[in-house]
Amino acid sequence: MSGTMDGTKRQRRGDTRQRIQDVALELFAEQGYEKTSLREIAECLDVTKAALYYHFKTKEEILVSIFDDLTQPILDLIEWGRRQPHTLETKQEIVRRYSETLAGAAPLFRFMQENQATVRELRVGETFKERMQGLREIIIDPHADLVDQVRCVSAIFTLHAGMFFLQELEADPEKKRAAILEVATDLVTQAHHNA
Amino acid sequence: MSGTMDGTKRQRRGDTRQRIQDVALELFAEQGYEKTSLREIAECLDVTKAALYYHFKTKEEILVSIFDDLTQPILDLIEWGRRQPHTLETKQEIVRRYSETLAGAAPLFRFMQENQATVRELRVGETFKERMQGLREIIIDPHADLVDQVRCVSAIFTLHAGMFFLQELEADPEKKRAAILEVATDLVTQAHHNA
Amino acid sequence: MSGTMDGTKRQRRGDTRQRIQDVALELFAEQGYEKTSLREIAECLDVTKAALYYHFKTKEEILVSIFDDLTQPILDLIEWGRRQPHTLETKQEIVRRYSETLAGAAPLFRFMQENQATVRELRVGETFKERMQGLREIIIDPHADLVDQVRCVSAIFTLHAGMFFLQELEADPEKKRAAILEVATDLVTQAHHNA
Amino acid sequence: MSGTMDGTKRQRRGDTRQRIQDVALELFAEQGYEKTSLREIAECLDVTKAALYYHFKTKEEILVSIFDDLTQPILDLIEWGRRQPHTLETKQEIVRRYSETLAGAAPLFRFMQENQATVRELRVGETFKERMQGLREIIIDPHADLVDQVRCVSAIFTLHAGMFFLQELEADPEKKRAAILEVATDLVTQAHHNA
DNA sequence: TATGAATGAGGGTTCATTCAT
DNA sequence: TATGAATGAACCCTCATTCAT
Repeated sequence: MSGTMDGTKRQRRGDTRQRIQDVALELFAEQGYEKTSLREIAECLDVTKAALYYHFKTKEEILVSIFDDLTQPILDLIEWGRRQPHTLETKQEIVRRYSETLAGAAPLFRFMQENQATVRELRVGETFKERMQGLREIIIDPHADLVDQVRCVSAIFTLHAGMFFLQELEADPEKKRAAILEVATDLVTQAHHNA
Repeated sequence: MSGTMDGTKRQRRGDTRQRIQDVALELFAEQGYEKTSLREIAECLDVTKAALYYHFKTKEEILVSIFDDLTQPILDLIEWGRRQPHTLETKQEIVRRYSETLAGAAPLFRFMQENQATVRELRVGETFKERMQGLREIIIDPHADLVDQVRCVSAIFTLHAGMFFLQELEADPEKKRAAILEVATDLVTQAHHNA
Repeated sequence: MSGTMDGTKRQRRGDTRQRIQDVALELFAEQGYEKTSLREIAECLDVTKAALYYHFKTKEEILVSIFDDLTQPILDLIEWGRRQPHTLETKQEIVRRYSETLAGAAPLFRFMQENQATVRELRVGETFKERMQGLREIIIDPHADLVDQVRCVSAIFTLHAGMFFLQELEADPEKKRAAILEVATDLVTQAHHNA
Repeated sequence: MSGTMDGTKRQRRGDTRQRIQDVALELFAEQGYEKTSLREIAECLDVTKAALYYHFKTKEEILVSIFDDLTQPILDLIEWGRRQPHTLETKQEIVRRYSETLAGAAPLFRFMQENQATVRELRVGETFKERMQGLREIIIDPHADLVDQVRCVSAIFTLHAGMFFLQELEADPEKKRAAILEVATDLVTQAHHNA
């Protein structure tokens, strides 16, 4: 994932590039993209700002690299989805897998969710939109009733929202994830049955 | 330097405060809070930055004033909801009214949605969270099954997301609004029936 | 909104000018000239900034007017001193009177002492310097030994500093004033006897 | 006016921090703290304002750093004084050494003297007050007569005032310094003998 | 006698970015 | 691989002052 040139010994003490990504994502998610300065990131890592520029061309590129690394699973999921028959089981599986992807990169998705205005003017914004469009295509039947199309989109956003908005609901996190997944699955199931 | 001599825009008299709010909301919604500078707002209004400070103490206060003005209906709705019996009809009516409120102040809610990271550190963030908590209280039955609680939150979030995220779905806006409302209503209805 | 309509507090009528001076001096002495804004003064008085400009042409003029009002006694003292014989008794009386003058306008002198850098570029700075020069002339014998000249200046400065710097010495204020006066008197006395 | 082409000032390499302090102190002393803007300091050095922020976190920190550097001798003097017996000779030596310290950092002390109102709200204000308190403790006998205590304080302030207030007295600077020192020494001597 | 509304200049501060070393 | 030093643009905000009403 990190050292792309030779796969042998590239992750010894001081894989700075990776550490930058980690800290940056943490801060981006916590405080937002704009409010997180390169100075802050550098200080967290105990390096100078200039060091960041050795590893990344711009602030935006740090974000892009994180995004690209962490959203690969979505790309895979979409590609997989496209090759499947449009059955109910497929859609349910997509929902399940997407739920897992979200859980696996929660900070990034939280970040994307909470910084939409910012991200919209960034390259990742456009890319993310495309990904979501791809997701919609494999889950929505374009000939279905409008209401059912909305159900599918709602399913996706329920998963999203579930990650962050539902933290106020106090309950066992695992049970919550299961409940969210159930509601989302329910929505695509209803949408499918009406067809 | 600007148009001080031509008498074309002479109906602005004492409405500057309102005009600041209007322009600010528009820009905040379009570009985000951080990316919108007071210089920009001032330029749009053809006044100086200092003029803004005659009407508002800080940049944040501009946002607060907009927020307070436009979210009053939510407060009213919550108060109304608290006094109603917890019937299905009540919940459906709440969803319907909330949908209307959202439509009536779409730019603000879009802004809140898209600038969560920023807004979280602002006073409006806290206030908004409280409002949402109030909404949840009148729509969620705390003794209900967890899945049904998630359904209700999903309903609210569907309304929110629907306002902005569904712009990709091409269809008549009115029909879309109706479809969204139907899905949200459906969700609270299912939640209620399981009880 | 501010309680201007109820006629209960009618003794402030036409005394606004005086009230501005009072508040201004208090704030100038407390926070310094630069740190005290006209906005602050206006707010303390519950009037608008523009009102200040009805009574005074500039911020500086507020200070000038205060200064002129309160330092008249020094002018009188100097004029009196010029007409007296240069005896020891005269000098001692000058010290005594000056001490009284200082006590009678303590906030202003504290202000002048603590804002020398600022005041130097203001009109009052020049005026004050002239006054001090006048004082020196009636208390210092230009033909005296340099050390004795220094003694006289030291006497004056002891009176000044005593007003404010000696607040750390804990003692009865009246006794402190008496002690300060005694030291100052002593200094001019020594200076005189050496002649 | 800016002289960027002539190669005269090519020895500045890594000494920027020091140069900032030098110029800042000069301007602070000349015009006062508030009236001296960072823009002005930067222009004098032919760098940008932002460059100042590379070396110092805030405007106040520039002052603090200057203060800390230049008042170290006072700290040393106090420490020395504490370890000496409270004899007349010690006190006289303290006065002598303090006089030297003042002469060695005249611009700073002039600044402190003339910007008391400003400095009072700054960190250096508090620190300076503590230093002066320390000085008082080693020169004043707390059981002495109040008048004699005042004499000692007066001695200190005579030294201070001498640096700046006595510039009007026209005489050879060296002689003036000697005269001032004599008056101050005299004061502590008198105070001591009365005990 | 005041006020409401506005201005122009300037304040300190922060930022992403650059580049020689 | 990094750092030290610096920049230019922009930021939010405050100020004394003005003037029509």
